[in-house]
Amino acid sequence: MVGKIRRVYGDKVNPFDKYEVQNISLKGDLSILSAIHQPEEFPHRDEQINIMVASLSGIMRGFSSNNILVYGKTGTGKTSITRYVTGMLKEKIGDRITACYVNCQTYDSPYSILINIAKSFPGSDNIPPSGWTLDRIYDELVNKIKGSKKTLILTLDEIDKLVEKNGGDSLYIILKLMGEDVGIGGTIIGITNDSSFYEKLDPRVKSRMSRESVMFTPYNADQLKDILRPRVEKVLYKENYDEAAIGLCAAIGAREHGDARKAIDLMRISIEMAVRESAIKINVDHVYRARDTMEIDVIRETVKTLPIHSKIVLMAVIVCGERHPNSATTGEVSSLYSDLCREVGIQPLTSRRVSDYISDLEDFGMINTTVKSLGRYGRTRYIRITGRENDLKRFILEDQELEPLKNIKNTKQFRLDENI
DNA sequence: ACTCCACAGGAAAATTGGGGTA
DNA sequence: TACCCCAATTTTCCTGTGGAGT
Repeated sequence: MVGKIRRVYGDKVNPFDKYEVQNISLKGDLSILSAIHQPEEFPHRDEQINIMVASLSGIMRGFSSNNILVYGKTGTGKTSITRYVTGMLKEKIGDRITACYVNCQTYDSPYSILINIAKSFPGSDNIPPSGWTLDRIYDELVNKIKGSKKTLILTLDEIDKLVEKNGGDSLYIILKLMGEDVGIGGTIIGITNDSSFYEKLDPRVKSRMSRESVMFTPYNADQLKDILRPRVEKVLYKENYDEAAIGLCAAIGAREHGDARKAIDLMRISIEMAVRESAIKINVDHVYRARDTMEIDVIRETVKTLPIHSKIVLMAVIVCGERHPNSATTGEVSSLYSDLCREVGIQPLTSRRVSDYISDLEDFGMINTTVKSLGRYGRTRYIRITGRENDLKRFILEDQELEPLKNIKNTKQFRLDENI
């Protein structure tokens, strides 16, 4: 039992005591256990670091380097280690290189990527976020890179997103920029979790993409423990946590394709939870409960960031499911969607678009669909919610614009009902 | 064997909206 | 102000399709 001090004034307990004495006291900043934290050490990643360093080392001697493709699932340290390696190179020869990082999930058009690269160079405030022609930005950027006389090291995180969209044009333009047009020759570090990324490339892109591959294999539970332990030791005193809690975080992370981020987040949330509850020690129970809140938070965040039409489509799927289990088809969802739109005063989109939104929701893992042929009665998708209907509904209704849908079940007759 | 439903999903056209230039 | 360029989104148009009904 850790120093639980109780000050007694006469025979009374002061109600403020529990805020004065915290049962778990933090030794270090909790942000050490967050995704943003950049550690100094990377256990079990020496091999990957060595390959990347060796590949980039040519730049130190004035040669151009091969491009690097970094493969690995989420939470295997791809981004952190790439940042670390480029950071170290910058420390060494910062006067000769410009390092630029672009996340292609956020910036996936040729235009927005070029602008982001340009921003790494001084005097780029005059470039507007849109409006210029692609050629103009391109030329401006070529001038900037040439003018700087530095080698550009461009990290493209989630580079696979560039192939899915615009048919790979973005990547082609960037390769062209990095290759012949700049003269000095830059290096691209592409990060992806899609192991077949290179195979999917357009031949004209492939031929330009000389590369070195670095694989980030998933961490196993023991390795995750090695990653977690030093961080936990920086944040907590030994007497404030069960070793088993670390083990469980590591085990859960390992089960999720060796995801260190998950393990670390889990530990942080467990600590936050324990502190809030004025617990004495972090134990496995905190971890289990932290896992549940995490899962629900992910869902909430996903729903929150959905476009409004997508939310309405999702709502239509849920309501269809409630009324007729197993029978929600594209047509039913689509017509209920239109009704719901009218209810909230939004112009509905065409059913073609709704169909795409349904596919998107399936990609997010919120719904399942199976294409079924009903012979004479056509061909359609059966749509089912993957679970947690009530949570989803609650999160959708958090959108103020959709408030009129709160009582949808008992206020209005929808076309769907009339058909039955 | 043939028809035909109710869509799936690709391709292209149209619209929208940010920003520029004269 | 009118008009142009560009990217993203949405609509329009289209072809394809598995299998119950005939």
